[in-house]
Amino acid sequence: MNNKISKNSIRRLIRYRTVLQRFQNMGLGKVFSDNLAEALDIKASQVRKDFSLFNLTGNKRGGYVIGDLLEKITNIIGKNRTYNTIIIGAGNLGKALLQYTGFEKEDIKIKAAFDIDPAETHKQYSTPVLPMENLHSFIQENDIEIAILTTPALAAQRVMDLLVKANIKGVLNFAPIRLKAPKEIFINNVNLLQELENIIFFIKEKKEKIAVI
Amino acid sequence: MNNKISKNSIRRLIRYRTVLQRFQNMGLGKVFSDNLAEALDIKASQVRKDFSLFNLTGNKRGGYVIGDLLEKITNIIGKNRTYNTIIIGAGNLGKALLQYTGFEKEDIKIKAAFDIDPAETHKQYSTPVLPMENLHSFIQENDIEIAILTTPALAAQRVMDLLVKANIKGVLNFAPIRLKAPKEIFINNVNLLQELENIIFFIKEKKEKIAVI
DNA sequence: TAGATTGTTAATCGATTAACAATC
DNA sequence: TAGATTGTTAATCGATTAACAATC
Repeated sequence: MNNKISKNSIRRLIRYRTVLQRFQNMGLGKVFSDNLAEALDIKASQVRKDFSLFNLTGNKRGGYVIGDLLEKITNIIGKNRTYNTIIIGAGNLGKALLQYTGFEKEDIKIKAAFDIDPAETHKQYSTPVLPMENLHSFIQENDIEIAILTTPALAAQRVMDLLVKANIKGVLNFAPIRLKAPKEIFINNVNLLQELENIIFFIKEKKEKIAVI
Repeated sequence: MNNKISKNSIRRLIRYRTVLQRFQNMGLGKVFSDNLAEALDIKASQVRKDFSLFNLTGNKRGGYVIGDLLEKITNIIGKNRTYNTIIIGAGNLGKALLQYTGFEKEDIKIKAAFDIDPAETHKQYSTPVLPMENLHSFIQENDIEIAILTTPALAAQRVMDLLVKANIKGVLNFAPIRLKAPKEIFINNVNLLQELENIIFFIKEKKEKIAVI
């Protein structure tokens, strides 16, 4: 991997895998860059460019062997082992993610949730909801690498600081705030309100265009 | 607006507004492109470039008046009226969003949720959970412009087809599948598993680098 | 062999950044 | 006035796409 790899090519790599798995389930054995391009709505040359970036090779004229591709991509993205995660903030979103089953089969294990509210920590779920005091030791003792942050914005930075101290490696942040952290820690932000506002802009835009024409 | 506006500048515009609101709450009246740049972790020239794209003007030497800026941005993004939305799929995520209070104050109203499961539709929430049969008429009668899709992947395209027939304008899609729809309908995809996998790639990457050094 | 597809290099496109004249 | 900041143009950077030689 001598070339610079952009965030976008990683995102696409993850999507290639999803599509390839679907193809494999459909009983296919091979694909051409064409097929993948169509599935992701991009150009075939983009697919080949990405593949060459990651040293994913095929056969001239014969396309790519799906099984091989999947194995290599999984090696690159890193899903041949389990990743332990925790959720911080057992509000609506936190609890929803706690019950979400889509992560399990991908070897992402949610080991616990944390909340300041004792009312939450006293209830019994299949995954424990623990008080914040236990956060540091739990991360240490259970090999937690990733934290999912679903606290209110106001609490988020404070929690982030605790996570930094506990040597977390990555954070999926749902709190609508930019977190400050050392750059070794990878932070991925998801802002649902912003995504909705994005839609609003585009459906509003349309209206204006119609008005103008 | 003669220049082409990219999706990224819209995203930034939304973030400018969030930051400006915070500044305003702190009692500030003016900002410089510098301040905004720092808050968003971008360059000041990027801020000024974006502003010029949207005809947001300031005063040479005096910076920008926060109040004016907020008013203009809100006009552009379109949040001086209510946007009616529905949630389709009353699973964990759907129910979490139903109870999420962050949208209300931004004039995004969730009018109902829909589910095929009668068990769900019989329960009583503050927002009604209705059977899928009512979808079409509900959209028509309640001026629904945006749908939030939280069904399993398998059902998502079928639901999308119903939404297209009912003339929905925008969709926030949580189902891990690319939806097919006429291009007038704006679709915004959120894939939580993909966001987690993204983190995994980067924390794994790091490990390898350390091994190499 | 002829035709099709990869892998890579070069061209294009778009987005970010720097630079600076205008001006408050 | 001198200094600071905007608004815009030009330069740079990076990502996508086209083109095509290699080859199965």
